[in-house]
Amino acid sequence: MITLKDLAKKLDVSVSTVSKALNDSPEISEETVSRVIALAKYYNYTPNKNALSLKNRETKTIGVIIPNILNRFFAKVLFGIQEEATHLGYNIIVCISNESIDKEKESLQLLSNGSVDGFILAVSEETQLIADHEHFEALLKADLPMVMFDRVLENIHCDKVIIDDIDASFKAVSTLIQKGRKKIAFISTITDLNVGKLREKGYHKAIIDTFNSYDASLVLNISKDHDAQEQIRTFIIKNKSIDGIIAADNISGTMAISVASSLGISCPEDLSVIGFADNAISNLSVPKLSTLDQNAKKIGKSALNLLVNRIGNKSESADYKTEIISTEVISNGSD
Amino acid sequence: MITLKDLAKKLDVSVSTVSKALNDSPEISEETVSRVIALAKYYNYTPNKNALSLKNRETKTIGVIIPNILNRFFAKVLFGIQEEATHLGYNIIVCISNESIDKEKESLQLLSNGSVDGFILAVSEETQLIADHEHFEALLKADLPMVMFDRVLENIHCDKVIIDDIDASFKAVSTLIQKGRKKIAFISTITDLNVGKLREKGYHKAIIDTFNSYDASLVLNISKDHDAQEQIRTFIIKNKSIDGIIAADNISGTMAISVASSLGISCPEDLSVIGFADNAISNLSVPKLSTLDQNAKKIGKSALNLLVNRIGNKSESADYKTEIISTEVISNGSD
DNA sequence: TTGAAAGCGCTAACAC
DNA sequence: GTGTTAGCGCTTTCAA
Repeated sequence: MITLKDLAKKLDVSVSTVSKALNDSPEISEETVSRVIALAKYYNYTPNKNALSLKNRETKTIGVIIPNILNRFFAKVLFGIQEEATHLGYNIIVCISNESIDKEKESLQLLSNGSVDGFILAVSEETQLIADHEHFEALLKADLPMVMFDRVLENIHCDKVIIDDIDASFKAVSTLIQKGRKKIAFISTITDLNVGKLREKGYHKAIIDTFNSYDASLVLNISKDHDAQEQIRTFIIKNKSIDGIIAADNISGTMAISVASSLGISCPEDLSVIGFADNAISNLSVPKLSTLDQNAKKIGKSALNLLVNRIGNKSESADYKTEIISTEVISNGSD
Repeated sequence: MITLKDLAKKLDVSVSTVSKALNDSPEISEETVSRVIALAKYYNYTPNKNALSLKNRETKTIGVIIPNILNRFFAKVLFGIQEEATHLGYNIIVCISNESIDKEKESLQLLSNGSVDGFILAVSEETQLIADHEHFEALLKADLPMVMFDRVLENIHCDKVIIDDIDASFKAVSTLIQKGRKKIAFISTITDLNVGKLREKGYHKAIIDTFNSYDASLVLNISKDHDAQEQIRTFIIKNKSIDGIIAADNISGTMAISVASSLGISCPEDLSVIGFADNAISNLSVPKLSTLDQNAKKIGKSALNLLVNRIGNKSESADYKTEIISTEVISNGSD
């Protein structure tokens, strides 16, 4: 890497002159400026990032902690974050907590040493389960701003971006009810997660509101320890009369369509299905899965914007915001 | 952030004493060491990353450039990279080129300013198409090591990690032939990519080797501009007699099974399908898609190890290696 | 118009 | 055993 010093020596001027010339300070003569710029361009000079960070006490880098990059939703959020970050001149450092609280703590710790100006994260499944928040509080105490998305913690005070999960699944159920569906099931691989619970709540509310009764046996909690397809198949066979399914996660809806089809049940004639999935996955079944688009990319962009604003006015303790991203049913053929 | 200086002041010793104590230099008395360590722990001191990077001329950070994070294969590679990086004490900065050469150049440029010690990347689709390599050569000239994976460039001299795509699809076709399949099609959404071409080559070779003839109309090039399902459906209807399909990418295999099923063609009785997919996607169809596992995580780990080794002995120009990760057919029910 | 010097946080060679 | 000093690359105040 070429440095200011190198340029200065070659031009036989001082380091500060070069620095000023490159930051077009009015102090420097036009002639010198153009000489400096020419040489800098020639050697493809760019200021050393670490020196800048050290000097300016800001890194223009955001730490992002994602529970699971193989989950399309998170991958899409990451995509949104990255796009917006580039747009605003930030880099992102990505850590994957792999749903482990220890890894989450470790990543936070590791990046809190001046590597980043702030964090964007969704808490790990384990963190939600055991409700241990110390590491987040430590972060805020150290004056490092943070934005939580999707999986957020109620008692941590920071900016947040979520979708209204209750409302979303309420809408999904309503859509099916409008189509005359009477026996609507709810299937989920994420009952442990907060979002999973909220989606179930929305389902519950819509069912109760409409039918004044609720059949708990129409809720299938798909265990991770066994084959998901098999569990869905057993469930459908046992509940032959169901005519609608809401899938709380991003894979079981597609599976349900495929399984139903293999059992001679046709969608959407005999069975309507709506899932919290995105179009790449919804396209894999015939018919295509109708979805609740979670606007993952938008969530990422919002989170990044909130964070950058927060970094901009750390001192002003503007009240923390919670942005709610709206969700609509996208009809692709299975509802 | 608490600094050495802060600690020094509080302890009424010099900065260098604190530094030495924390790096357990034998020069410092046991008593001082323990006082320093105690206070450092109390204030949760960690050395400033930027200062260290500046001083040591190494960042312990790797730049990773991924064409598309929504592609499960790349997401999985990233996962492998991250896991191994954590293991070896490195962070990763992730950029997404979004298949654009300009974004790729920009990311490279942006991180070449002392932000990272080296790069791991798969080149963008556009880069492969227009074969512009200058930015990579500039990188190597600047003495920044780089490892390419999956999508690699032949004429760039650096370490590489690939799978033997020709061999993989050859194996897939052979598997189907062994099962008595006579009319095997090849479908692909990635004909523009090198890996797509190699996979087609392997298919071609296996067909020629066995049947001594080749029917180009059995190759379906799925266009991104139109609905993929529709193209597959039209293709299957037009070629009713095909009894096997090799899918070159990670979605069209699953789609093919769903489409076939909707047409009353049952897999694997009437039609065998094998795809370059991973198990999360292969699980979505009934029957589950048999796959060629690309060992994405392993690719990531290998890439990281190669890079870290290269960083370790930059000077020694050990010959560049190309690691070839092997691939096997995993039978899930559709072959 | 230019340059010298200090300082961001850290380490290490060299005094004391 | 502890402290002083210089320097990593950069910006910025102050002096010339």
